[in-house]
Amino acid sequence: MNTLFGWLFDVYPSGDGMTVWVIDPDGQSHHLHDTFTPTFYAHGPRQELRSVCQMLRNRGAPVTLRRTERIDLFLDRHIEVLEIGVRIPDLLPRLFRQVADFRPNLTYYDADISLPQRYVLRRGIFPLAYCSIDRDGRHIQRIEALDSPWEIDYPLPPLRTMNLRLSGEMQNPGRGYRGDLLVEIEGNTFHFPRAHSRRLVLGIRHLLEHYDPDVLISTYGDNYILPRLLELSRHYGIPLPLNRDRGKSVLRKSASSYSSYGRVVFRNEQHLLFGRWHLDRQNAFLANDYGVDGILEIARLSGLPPQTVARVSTGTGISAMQVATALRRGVLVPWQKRQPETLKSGLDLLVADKGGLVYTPIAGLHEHVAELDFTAMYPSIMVHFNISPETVGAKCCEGEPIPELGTPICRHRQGLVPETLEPLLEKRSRYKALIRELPEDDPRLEAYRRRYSAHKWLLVTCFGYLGYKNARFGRIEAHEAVNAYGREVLLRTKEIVEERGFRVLHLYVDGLWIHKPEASGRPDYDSLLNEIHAETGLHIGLEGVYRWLAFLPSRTEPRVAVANRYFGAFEDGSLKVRGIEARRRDTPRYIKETQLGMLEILSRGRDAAGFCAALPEAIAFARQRLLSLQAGVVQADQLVITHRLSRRPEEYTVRTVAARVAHQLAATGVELHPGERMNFLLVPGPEKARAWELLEGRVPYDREAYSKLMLRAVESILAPVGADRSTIEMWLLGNAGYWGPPGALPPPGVDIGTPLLARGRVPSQVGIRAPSALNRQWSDLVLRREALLPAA
DNA sequence: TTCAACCACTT
DNA sequence: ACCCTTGGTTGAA
Repeated sequence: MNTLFGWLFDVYPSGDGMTVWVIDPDGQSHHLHDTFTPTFYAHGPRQELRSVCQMLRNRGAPVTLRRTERIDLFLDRHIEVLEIGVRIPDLLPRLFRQVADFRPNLTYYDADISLPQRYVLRRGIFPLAYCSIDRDGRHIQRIEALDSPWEIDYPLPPLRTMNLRLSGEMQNPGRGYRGDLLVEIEGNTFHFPRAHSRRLVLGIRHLLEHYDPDVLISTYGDNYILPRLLELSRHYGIPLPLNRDRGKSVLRKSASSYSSYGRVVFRNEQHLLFGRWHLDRQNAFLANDYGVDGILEIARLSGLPPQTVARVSTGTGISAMQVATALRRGVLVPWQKRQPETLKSGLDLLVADKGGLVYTPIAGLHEHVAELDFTAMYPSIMVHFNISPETVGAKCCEGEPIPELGTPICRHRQGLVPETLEPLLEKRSRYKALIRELPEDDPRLEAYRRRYSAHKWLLVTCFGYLGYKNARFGRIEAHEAVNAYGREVLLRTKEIVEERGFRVLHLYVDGLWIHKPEASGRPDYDSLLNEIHAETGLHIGLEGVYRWLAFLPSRTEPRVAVANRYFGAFEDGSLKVRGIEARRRDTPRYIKETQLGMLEILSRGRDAAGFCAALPEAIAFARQRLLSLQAGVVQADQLVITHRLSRRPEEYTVRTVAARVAHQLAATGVELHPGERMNFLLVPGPEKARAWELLEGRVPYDREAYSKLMLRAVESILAPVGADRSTIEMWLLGNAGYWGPPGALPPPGVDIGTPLLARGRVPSQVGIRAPSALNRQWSDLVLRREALLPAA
């Protein structure tokens, strides 16, 4: 027997336990095995439990049965359960299915927790933990983590990475594009022409054997490169060691579409490896945002394997962290039934729809404005007020009444959700402090930023999860409690800033925009923030002070501003832009750049007067861009529009542009799935739009349609000075007379619009269009459910 | 011309 | 494997 030190790399079931891969500090991989018997539990009448035992014994199932007691989270006490241990872990899902079908009325626990996660939790280890392992040959006698998931600056194993991609432009091979295969490893690039497919398989085999990479990072590996390699390998009868574990074949999972964050997401088919990871950049959830650093951080925190983390939403990560808390406490984890979300009745909607606090902002251009944001407001509320499915309405103690609702919250024991979130919030704030302190050239900075971003997404989803019917630890009352506290905290904060002589221009769920005239000097924001923290118990930060800031009017009701369309320039000249065309994914690049270009010019203005002074230059810039657009000389790739399909092409009832393009592609044999993105160009004539993949040669674009889009984008920027559509058309298209010759700037000092600033408060009796679902009353305080985005 | 249904998007 | 609203377009009345 000897002791091995190394990082936990991969875990999956095999035989009477788990295969465990460890990478040592020299980069050497070790293939080990650990005996492991996962368990699940059934609760109910003894008679029925006895018949389950009998059924399992009769079938000769490899199980260990015993009666025991476990804690039920919601009852807060031990209950009697039947423990079913499965000696061949891989059989657990199938055995559970048999038992649940046999006695569907029993209550089941711990039945659907992924096996790798159960194993690491049982052993007190986690993916990428640095471990000490006593082993006897391949067999693990003892494994122990020398590292903690809460470590900030942890060493990671020296991983050998092989990159796989196709030559040529980045095009989806699922749409018919085919290229040569390019493989990069340790600084060498190998080019495999697609015509020589046998040589390709032999070449890849050689590279896998020679370099023995730990990770394959691909672009379109899940839906094209790996399946194609496997197909060629079968065709030529040349085995391809994609797996490090030669006893396993590559695991294929089918493509699917699902709803997440209010929209449909398409997840392509997956190809997962054993003893090696395959990560596909094109088939990853938010990986562009937090990258491999973020994936490894979530794997360490949640116990889920990195190959899984890369492909699932962060909601799965936070859910796994809650499961981990439960297992550590010895609390039963309820089996998560997959009930379809039922349609809510009108009344239910009215009750559930009282969400975050949103103020209708004061429209127009403002100066001397500061923005204050609560950091990670909703998760902080859950921790600070102990909100969890089992603490809301608990009868174990007198409890603390929730504002507005009155329901008591248990104060004598920490809830499961707060217990899960507290260390995460703490870790995130430590990274935040480090990111601020470290010099820009510090090599650790990039990884810290990405881990910080991964935490952000974990925290964002935890609130939605509380109100999600299918969540294991979800409960609508807890969700509403968070909202109630959120509104309370924001209103209290509003009072505090108003007592200090500020005027609140806008409130939005977790942020406030406050104004104080210049005459009183620069306000002491630090002491204000401290006072708010002391009063509310939550941390609030200064997002920045604006040179100028514009809240935009509604397009349908121009007298009223809308809550989430605004832009402004901070004191350092940086811009904050929300809700306008430049932020939308379906805005063509040319129009996005026009809008941002105008804002960049305007951001040089030091205050509202500076904004107005910069307007002629911004207008001239937009005018020149519009003239190029109308002359037809803009490159088509600058005008590509992207849309995400929400349904299958044949399911569209309205012939929208996107539906037309989807039909075009479908007609050429391209299979499109809900959630997939499509690129197209607007073209003149009855065709209206053509798919990007079907454009050949120089195709003219629809100048009129694009001009309309451009004018609308310019209108958003100029609306704060009261410019209407006809004025803007005159400025941008008028060819003579207004300011002189075409393209001429207005002379300095010319009044080109009245800033709405002077008009003051918008009358609060002006109606905004009522929400379509319900005819709700509205006042200057509009109550609405909103997801929280902790400050980045 | 009006308006409801539909669709995609944002935070 | 997350909640919902707003704004714009389409096509029938």
